[in-house]
Amino acid sequence: MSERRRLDVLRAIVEDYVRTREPVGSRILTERHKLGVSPATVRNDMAALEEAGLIAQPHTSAGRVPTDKGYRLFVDQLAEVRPLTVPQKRAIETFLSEAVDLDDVVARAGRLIAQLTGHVAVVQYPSLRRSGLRHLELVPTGEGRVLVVVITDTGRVEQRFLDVPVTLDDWTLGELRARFNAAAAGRRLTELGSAFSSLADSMPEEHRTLVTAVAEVVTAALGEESEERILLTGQANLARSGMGFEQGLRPVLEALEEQVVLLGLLTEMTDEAGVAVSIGHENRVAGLSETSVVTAGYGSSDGDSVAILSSIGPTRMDYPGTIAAVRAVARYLSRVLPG
Amino acid sequence: MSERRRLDVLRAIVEDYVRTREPVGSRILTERHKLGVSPATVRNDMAALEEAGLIAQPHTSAGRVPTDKGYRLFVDQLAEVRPLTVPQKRAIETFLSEAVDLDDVVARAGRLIAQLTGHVAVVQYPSLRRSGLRHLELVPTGEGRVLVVVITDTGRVEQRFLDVPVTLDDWTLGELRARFNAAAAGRRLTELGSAFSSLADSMPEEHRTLVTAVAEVVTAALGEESEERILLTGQANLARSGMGFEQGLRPVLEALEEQVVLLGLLTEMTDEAGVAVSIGHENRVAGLSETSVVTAGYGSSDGDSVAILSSIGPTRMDYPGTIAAVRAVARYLSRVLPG
DNA sequence: ATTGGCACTCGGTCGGTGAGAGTGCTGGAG
DNA sequence: CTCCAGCACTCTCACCGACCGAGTGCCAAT
Repeated sequence: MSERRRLDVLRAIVEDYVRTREPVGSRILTERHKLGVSPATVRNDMAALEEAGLIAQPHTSAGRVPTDKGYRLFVDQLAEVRPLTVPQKRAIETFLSEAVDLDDVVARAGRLIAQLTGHVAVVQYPSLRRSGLRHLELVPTGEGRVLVVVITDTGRVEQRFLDVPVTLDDWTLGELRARFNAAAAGRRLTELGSAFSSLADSMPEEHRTLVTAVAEVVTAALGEESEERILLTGQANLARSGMGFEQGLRPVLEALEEQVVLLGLLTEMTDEAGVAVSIGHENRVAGLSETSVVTAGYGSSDGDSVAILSSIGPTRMDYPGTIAAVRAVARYLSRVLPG
Repeated sequence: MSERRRLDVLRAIVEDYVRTREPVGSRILTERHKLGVSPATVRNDMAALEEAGLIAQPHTSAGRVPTDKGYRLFVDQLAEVRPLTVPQKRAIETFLSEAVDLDDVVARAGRLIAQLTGHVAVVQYPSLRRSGLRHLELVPTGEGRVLVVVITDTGRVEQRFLDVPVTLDDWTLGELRARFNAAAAGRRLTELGSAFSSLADSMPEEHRTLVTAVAEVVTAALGEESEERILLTGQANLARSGMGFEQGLRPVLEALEEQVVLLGLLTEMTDEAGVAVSIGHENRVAGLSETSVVTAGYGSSDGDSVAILSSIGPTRMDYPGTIAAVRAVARYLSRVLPG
């Protein structure tokens, strides 16, 4: 009983099941895949695969279906990378480069993933924590209020209102703005706290409180969990391919709306620079136990990613295709991102 | 045959059907609603209502179900306003006031609508066209590029990159910034074009092209359809109450993802200051023929709205409750919005 | 090790039946 | 003229039993 062929059988089962959405039996298997052996032989292999927990049969007299473990083996060892076609790559490139600002980039990336993979797309906005500061702006709004605008080098813009005790004239504000930007130039946002506190020390008494207040606002904005924003697209795809969910769409849709949990999952599973796949019950989130998540980091071209993008679909998905699409979009996204 | 009672019967049918999700027959009707007449009499009324196209029966031997037309009559004449409870109002108020910026306000409003109504929430970001300018910012990014940041009085921030032929020093940039803001102060964004072109005339030759370029960027940003952004939340609610869709969730989810079409529908149906309801086939969008849309404008407290918020659920929805929730959120939203 | 043959299991489908719900109609009472 | 009780009729749904086919596991033969 050759070990080699057993894996071929597993691959054939996965590919067939992904395509037809129906449990696959020994006869069909030998007909559609040139295995060179008879159904009976395949049955022996299938029994072994089932023994190993890689496939299962829904009913006594139905064909076999891959288990999560089976998909895992398939993804890790059996799947052949299937690069995108040239036109596809070009389409991604042009579509992304037409974006007018960061929101647009993220939205377009989501659309691309949703369309290419046929699943739900999740795109995290570039994380504030891992971004650098491009510019800090103070805008007077009268009534002793100042609008603090933070622009990151990934193009993200955050704004906060700030109540200041004194009314500031334009000149002073301009001066402060210049100092802030000088102090912060090129630093990571997380380093800003210390930079600003040393700045405060060098300021005249009257403005010290303002500087401290601004520093607090900025660091507070960073500290908030809520600042990690994500975009969801393509839920309609779930309904399309989704009649296959045993539990129905509800738990999936509900899980997707738990943004904090979802983001936690994505962050946890995304490792260094590659594409990560989490299959079925490997996802700790309850509602996603019938789905697989494919993620990749994106961001600066020098390796360390500033955010995550991913595709979420039924465990019965086209893994090679999905992985290729996610990787491609992540790659071009990193290239297009300002900074 | 009293006209009055016939409407009572319609109301009873609507209320019962909304609650139980099951076609309602004459017997049940007399048991649950004190109509003071016998089932036989109700049957006569029902026959008349069916003749008038207000109700229909799915099968020969099933109870009656309201038609779109029936819901319409119910909403227009029969529904009693049911104001929110005080705790609910207070919850809305505090939840909205905790928002840190515009994105957050919109996100929270969406959550509120989704949770209060149990349907899908759609919130349009304050429209650029109808907003005023609070501040225009020019940020140098080196390499002969300038980042143009537009901050509206509704708190929305838009940004565009602009290639400029000359490299600008900080002082010149500050000067330009001051002039722009002086020229634009307090105007509607749509009036900016003329304001800037007259500004360009008064500028020295060397900066005239830059001014024109900035003006173009700003007006271009306004002209884009894509700039009308919307937020969708609560799709999971569709799955919850959504087993009642004859055609399944797919067409609904797909329609919701056609943002341009969806926004067109909302804009079209929203009239002056009140709450508007569009029922079933009244929606021109194909996928929404089994849903009802409840919208309200929100924005400046002086009546003219700057954006739309709405709740989309099955035609079999609790109209009074949904309308009350949408109106309440729109009202508080208008109050909370900066400006 | 592979294969053909065979008995066995079990899910899905089809046709028929009975119960129940709801209706429309008719004729009579207030 | 309005209302109502009774009745015959229709149609859906749930249930039942039988059948068919797909697929399996095992065994003996090559």
